[in-house]
Amino acid sequence: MVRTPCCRAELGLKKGAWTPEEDQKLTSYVNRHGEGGWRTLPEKAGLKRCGKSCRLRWANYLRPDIKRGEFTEDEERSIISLHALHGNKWAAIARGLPGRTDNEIKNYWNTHIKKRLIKKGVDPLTHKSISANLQDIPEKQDINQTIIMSDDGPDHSAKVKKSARFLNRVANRFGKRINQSVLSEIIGSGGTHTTITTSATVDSESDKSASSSFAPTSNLLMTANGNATSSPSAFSESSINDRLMYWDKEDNIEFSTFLNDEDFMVLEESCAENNEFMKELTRFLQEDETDNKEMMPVNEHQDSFEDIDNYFA
DNA sequence: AAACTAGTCAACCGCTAGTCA
DNA sequence: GTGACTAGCGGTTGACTAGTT
Repeated sequence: MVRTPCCRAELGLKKGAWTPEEDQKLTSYVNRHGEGGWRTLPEKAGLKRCGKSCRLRWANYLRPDIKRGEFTEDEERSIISLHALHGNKWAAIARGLPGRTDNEIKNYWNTHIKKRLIKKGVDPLTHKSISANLQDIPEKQDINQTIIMSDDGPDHSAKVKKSARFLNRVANRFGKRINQSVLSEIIGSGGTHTTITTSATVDSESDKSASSSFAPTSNLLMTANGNATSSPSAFSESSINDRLMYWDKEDNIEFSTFLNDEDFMVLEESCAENNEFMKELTRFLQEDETDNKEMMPVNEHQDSFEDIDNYFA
């Protein structure tokens, strides 16, 4: 397939830094006509730029909803958590940080976070301790492998471990059915400096799917003192901001019915604002309750992990 | 003061996927 | 089914700046 080049230098198209005049032209054109039609936009707007360049300039710099300035600690934690899940999928990471562009996040990762992680002895690629990487690591991680890195004291560490254990149970139980975005929300909230590796549960297909019921927009995190923090998210309208007492309006299900006290506490701390996830989890737990199936310990699920691996292979 | 080096980040490049005629 | 086109993505480049020698 032969493509006409987008940017033809012979047409005298300008490259390099944008001038304020060019910005003004582009902004007023997009404000009048909306985004899109980038190929024909430069000519209509009186710009000697290629459409691609205009789109990037708008998307990364001129868009009114772009948040500029220093990244906050919360944002940085979000980036690390999301990078642990998505890798170098900067656009996916950017979706979890409203107002930040993929380009900005990518730059910030490469110039700040990466170095800081290395300094702390954490491999920025694997999010594991560099010393751990030197040991014999199996090629394929199983779902049970939970990497905990916490410097908030033994109490927090224990809490995180407990949380991680429960989340792994959730992942274990629902790995095949639950959307990765939803799981990412919870795993991302696992605690400060915590990475939970759940490779077998990653539903990459559903993550890509535009028809996904859950958008990876929530930015739920645990702060250093264990309190949940959240940026504006799709779940912000939730009526359960402070405590985990989810009642489904139609089915009248009390969420706590399905969990023992310990798990209920852990879940409450981990996903206090994630209404959509709780709805989903409630549904699954109710199914399981109906089926009267006994929950197997995580380490007895190796076969199903293999199935999941095969499923997503 | 000049030359050099390292860090930062906006912009570009090459590619893929999706859409439409 | 094919080709043209658009939009979006991740990796890379290079201009600029600040710090160091």
